[in-house]
Amino acid sequence: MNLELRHLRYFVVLAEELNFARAARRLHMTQPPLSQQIMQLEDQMGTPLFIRGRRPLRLTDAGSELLVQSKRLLEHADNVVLSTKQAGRGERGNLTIAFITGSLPYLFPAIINRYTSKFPNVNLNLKELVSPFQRDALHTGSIDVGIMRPLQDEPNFETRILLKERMLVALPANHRYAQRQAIELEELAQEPFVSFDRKEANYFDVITTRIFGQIGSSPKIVQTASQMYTVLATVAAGMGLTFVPESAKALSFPGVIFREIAFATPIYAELALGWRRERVQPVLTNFINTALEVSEEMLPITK
Amino acid sequence: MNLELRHLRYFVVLAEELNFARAARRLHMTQPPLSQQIMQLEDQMGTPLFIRGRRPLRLTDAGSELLVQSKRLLEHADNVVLSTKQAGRGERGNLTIAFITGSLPYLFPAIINRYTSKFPNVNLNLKELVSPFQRDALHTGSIDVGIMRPLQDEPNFETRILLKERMLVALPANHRYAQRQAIELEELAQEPFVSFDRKEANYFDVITTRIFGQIGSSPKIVQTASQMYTVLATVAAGMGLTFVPESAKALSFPGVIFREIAFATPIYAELALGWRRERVQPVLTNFINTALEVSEEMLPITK
DNA sequence: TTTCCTTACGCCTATCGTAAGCATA
DNA sequence: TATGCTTACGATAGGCGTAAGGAAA
Repeated sequence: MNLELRHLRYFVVLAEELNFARAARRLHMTQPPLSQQIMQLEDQMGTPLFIRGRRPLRLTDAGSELLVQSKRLLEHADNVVLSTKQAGRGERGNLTIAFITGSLPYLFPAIINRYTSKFPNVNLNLKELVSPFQRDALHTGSIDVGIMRPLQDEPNFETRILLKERMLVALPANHRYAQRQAIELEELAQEPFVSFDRKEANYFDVITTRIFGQIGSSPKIVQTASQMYTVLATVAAGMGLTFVPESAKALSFPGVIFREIAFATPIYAELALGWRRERVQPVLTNFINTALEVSEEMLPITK
Repeated sequence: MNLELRHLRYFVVLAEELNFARAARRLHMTQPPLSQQIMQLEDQMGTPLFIRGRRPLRLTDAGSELLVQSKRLLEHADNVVLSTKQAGRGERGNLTIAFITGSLPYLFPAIINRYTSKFPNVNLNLKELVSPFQRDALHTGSIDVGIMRPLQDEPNFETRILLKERMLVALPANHRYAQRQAIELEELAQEPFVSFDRKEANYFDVITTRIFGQIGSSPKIVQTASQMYTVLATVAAGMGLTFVPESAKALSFPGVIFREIAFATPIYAELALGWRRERVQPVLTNFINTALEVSEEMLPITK
């Protein structure tokens, strides 16, 4: 025979009523089984909990101690149930989220703000990571979800596009095209270009190639770098031009200006949400839905 | 169907093993009933706790949450049992103890030291009270036990003598008998006496009367007071003599000296332990036994 | 095929209800 | 006598074991 919560539930009611009949009534049962359960409990505790014989019924010292403790324990048990239910609904738990620098100006804070206000009891762990590293981190499980540049389809991953941004060209403020509203692609083909490192920022390297592909040309790459700030600094130094997504304007690097490109077919930089299909659990589901919700609201603005 | 500790005990083992068969073996049962109990638990929580199908078994987010919480709750439950058992053995709880000033020099600290070292988890509440007030406090239940002058037998009280002290006579340092080792009772009968208030320190008033009763005389009371210090101060001021128990020497009031009395039959002042018979519970029993133990050890010294 | 969990079904323990006994006020 | 708890005993629900079914590796 083992201690069960039932014993304590019965005991607390009896300790409050100090009358087996009334307590049994409150518990929707009859006196004798209540007596038995209390005797079992006393057996467990190795000491009487009530002083019988003399009426009215009274708690022993051990009984008083157990009354206080039982109330606490039952409350604790209620909280355990509550927490688990919340975890089941994705309202409580932990979530490790990675993001790329490019999501920082608008998308990332918008999603995080919305999510934390809807799910304040989820602990967030935020990590800034470039997209290829996010893919690895998803594999090893060190992050649950990432805001990244789109992945070429991996079988275990699920991705959804959150945001499309027009590509702009970034050029030094003193460049000879600086006064133009928009610049023709053919003209840009003559200019030296700074591009992104193929390993750590593969995406923009590919985009740059795709943009020039429209006119059957390719960029004259004079330099590569992996971080947006480094690339812009190189542009400011007059070493070349580069293509950047519209949100890069928010970085407002001194000596760098942004101009539209005259496209045949507009090309967009995309921000995506990625996660492992296997790891989908309520907390993650809620985060994904929140991110998609925010994305829905932001798309019209950035188009 | 209600949540019981059994569910959590099973769940924790399963969450550790991540295998129903092994977990069931550890729980000395077979798989199917374990499956059932876990399903009941999942029903209670309103969410799956394990991801089945895919092997090996894995915890859901809610399951991970519940694992942490269950371990805590089960530990809490163990502590509740432990505390209650301790209370049942009188090793934990509360005790309100009253004492008179006269017990302060030796008896009271000896008992308290012994008791607190044997029962460190009992909270003590100490109150200095004159004996008649202790009697009232025992009646109302505002104290559990008192170290007092003996009570005339009250039906609800139990008392045990802890200490017997010889009575001495206190006299001003410049008194004409100051050089004597002992003083005859007949000589004292001529002297003015300071005695104790009948209501608040009834005991010494009675003793004083009893001492002079031995020679068929009675004291010339010139003044009364209720506290030992006040009486000694009055003696120091030369207003009269008084009878005090031997332990009063420890108070060493300036200008007051103590001398033996030549008795026909020695008369002792007694210190007793008093408590209500009805209220005897393990904590009190342990205290009484400790007090009697200390008393046994002290009696030879003070005799 | 092997491993592992669930479903199905019967046993049996242990909780609960009814009725009688016994102690206190 | 009335009230209140325990003891005695029969009913029954629910936990557990055995055996079979079905899904994953």
